[in-house]
Amino acid sequence: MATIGDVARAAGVSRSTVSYVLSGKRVISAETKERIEAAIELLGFTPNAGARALATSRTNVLGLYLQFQEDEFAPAMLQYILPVSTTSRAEGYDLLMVTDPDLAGAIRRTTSSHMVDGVVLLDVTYHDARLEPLRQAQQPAVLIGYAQDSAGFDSFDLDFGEAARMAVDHLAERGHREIVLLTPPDHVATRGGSYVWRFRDAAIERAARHGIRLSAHPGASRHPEIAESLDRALDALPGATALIVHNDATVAALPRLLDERGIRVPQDLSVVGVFSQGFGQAFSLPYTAVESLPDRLGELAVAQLVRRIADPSSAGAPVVRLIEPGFFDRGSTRAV
Amino acid sequence: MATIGDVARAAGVSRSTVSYVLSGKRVISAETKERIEAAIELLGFTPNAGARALATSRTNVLGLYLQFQEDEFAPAMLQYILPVSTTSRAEGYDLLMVTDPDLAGAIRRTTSSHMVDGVVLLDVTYHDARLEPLRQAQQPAVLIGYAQDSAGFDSFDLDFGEAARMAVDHLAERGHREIVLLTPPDHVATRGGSYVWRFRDAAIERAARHGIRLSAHPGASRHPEIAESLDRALDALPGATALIVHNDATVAALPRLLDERGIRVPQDLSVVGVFSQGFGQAFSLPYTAVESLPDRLGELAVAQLVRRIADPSSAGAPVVRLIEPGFFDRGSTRAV
DNA sequence: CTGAAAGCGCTTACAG
DNA sequence: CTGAAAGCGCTTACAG
Repeated sequence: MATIGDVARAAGVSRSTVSYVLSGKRVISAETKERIEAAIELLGFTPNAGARALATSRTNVLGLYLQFQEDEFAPAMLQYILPVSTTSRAEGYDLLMVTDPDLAGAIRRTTSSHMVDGVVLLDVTYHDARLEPLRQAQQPAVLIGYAQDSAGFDSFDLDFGEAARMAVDHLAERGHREIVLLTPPDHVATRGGSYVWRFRDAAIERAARHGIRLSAHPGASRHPEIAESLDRALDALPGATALIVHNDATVAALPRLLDERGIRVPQDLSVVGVFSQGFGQAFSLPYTAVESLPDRLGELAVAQLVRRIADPSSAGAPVVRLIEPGFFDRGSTRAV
Repeated sequence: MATIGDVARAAGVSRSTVSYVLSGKRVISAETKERIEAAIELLGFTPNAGARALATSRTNVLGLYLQFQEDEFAPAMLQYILPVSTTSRAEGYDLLMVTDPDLAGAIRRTTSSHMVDGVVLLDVTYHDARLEPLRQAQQPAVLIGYAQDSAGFDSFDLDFGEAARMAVDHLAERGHREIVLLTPPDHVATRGGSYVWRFRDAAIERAARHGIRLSAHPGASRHPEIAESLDRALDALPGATALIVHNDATVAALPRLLDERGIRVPQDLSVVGVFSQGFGQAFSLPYTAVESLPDRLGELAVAQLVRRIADPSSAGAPVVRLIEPGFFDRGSTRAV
């Protein structure tokens, strides 16, 4: 492998001059610059990343840390990973993806060894064990999700309260008076998936304000529990004319479950889901949905992180931003 | 951040001694070792990754390069990413995940700058443009998938020929004489997804040997084309008693598509799919399947790559290994 | 059993 | 407009 010294020798200049051509931090005469660029081309020179990192204390790598819960609906995860990766690259960063079972340890290891310039945390929980090592770290971090104590970190998440209100309002406008809500499984709430109660509580409150009867039930993430929880929920409110599903695994299986029960949408039951456009497409879901916008969250988060890395001081106080959901009417609700 | 010099000073030894305690490449007296370890603990010292990489020419990072095709069924991808990540970590490597649209360029950039010690290529095509920069690279690479000219690279893939024979044999044993095969879309074959024709050709050949009539049709990856292609395939062979589906997007939507058409499985139609256990679970697929084993492929590939990195010379000639599919009988086929 | 020193390949103040 | 030199934080032959 050619080094900067080889290039310098070939071009008849000093190593510093080559370095300045590379960085553009100095004006170099056109002629010299040309000679150097020719030498770079000829030798196929690429600066050594480790050496550069050592000299600059910057790696141009971001760390993405995520855990795959046994009980989680995996297909939903990729929608968050991709935009983070794409945006990182667009901003000039590569991405270290870490799925170590001991994520807190992995964060400690990779930040303190300066493998990464910044940290992206996915699927953040209310009391997230990963925040502690992050506070010790010198690198800035951004959270996708919502933690109780996010002090010091930029956070981005969907406004699940608003999502719930949008779903309830949509049904209220169509005259529905009894609604069943299927939430994520209880264990998701237990481990601190705040979107569970943020959505549920807002839905309950909004329904009450409309004078609507809303019955909330935890769904499941596996078969056959998914079907059982759906039955339980529907049985609990026999007069329900609408169903709000805030549960990936359930909504993915819903078309078949309803078919099997002979329930037609929207004739027998209006349905509103909570999922992204991509998710709806992958599973060919025919339901009107409040959209979760993972692309936008990933983009915003990475852009903010990069801003902090570039200028830690002037980037201002940490931002906690809840973004407004989208809405995609697929005609699965009717007026009653 | 504490450096190795800080630790050395605190422990009253030289930097080299600290380094040797870290690497274990020298016997250090118990007493000295203890003092050093205490200092490391006290100062919270972690070796700087860049400095270490510069000194050793090793980063302990593997690169995973994947492209998300517009027309691809994304949910299937994650099953390959996860085992690669998990196995890498278990082998002591972190993982750089690269999704640059210009993957060949990204490979060139990350290998020649020595950001990675080895390369994992996912979703390899028959004439894969990523192989060229890989040949220039100093780092070893492993392919998951099948390329025409994989000379010089270790490759792992499912034995799709065997997968096809297993599916056909299974149906043959049950007396089926007319079978429809739904393949991946044509454009997948066009861009070199060799599994398309490896499966199809083997299925056709095997069916012929059994004296079975097999009619192969390209499926689609999007709605509503998926439904149309299914109809076309079934119409083409009205007497068919069985359907083999080698198409992720189609098989994921199949329960509903068949329901809508009033086709009961297995009473009206026997169905055999080609998908992994995890995929079947995520989409609650009730079909007997030839299993694609992404976990095993990821593990084997990374393990082999690590072996090559550790000992480039003695690892022997490149291996091209087609692994035998699994089989999961979910009772979706019957005797006719 | 341990240390002094060279070297990995860059960047960047300092100097001219 | 360009160069000589120090320094980033490690590892490892060389020496004792």
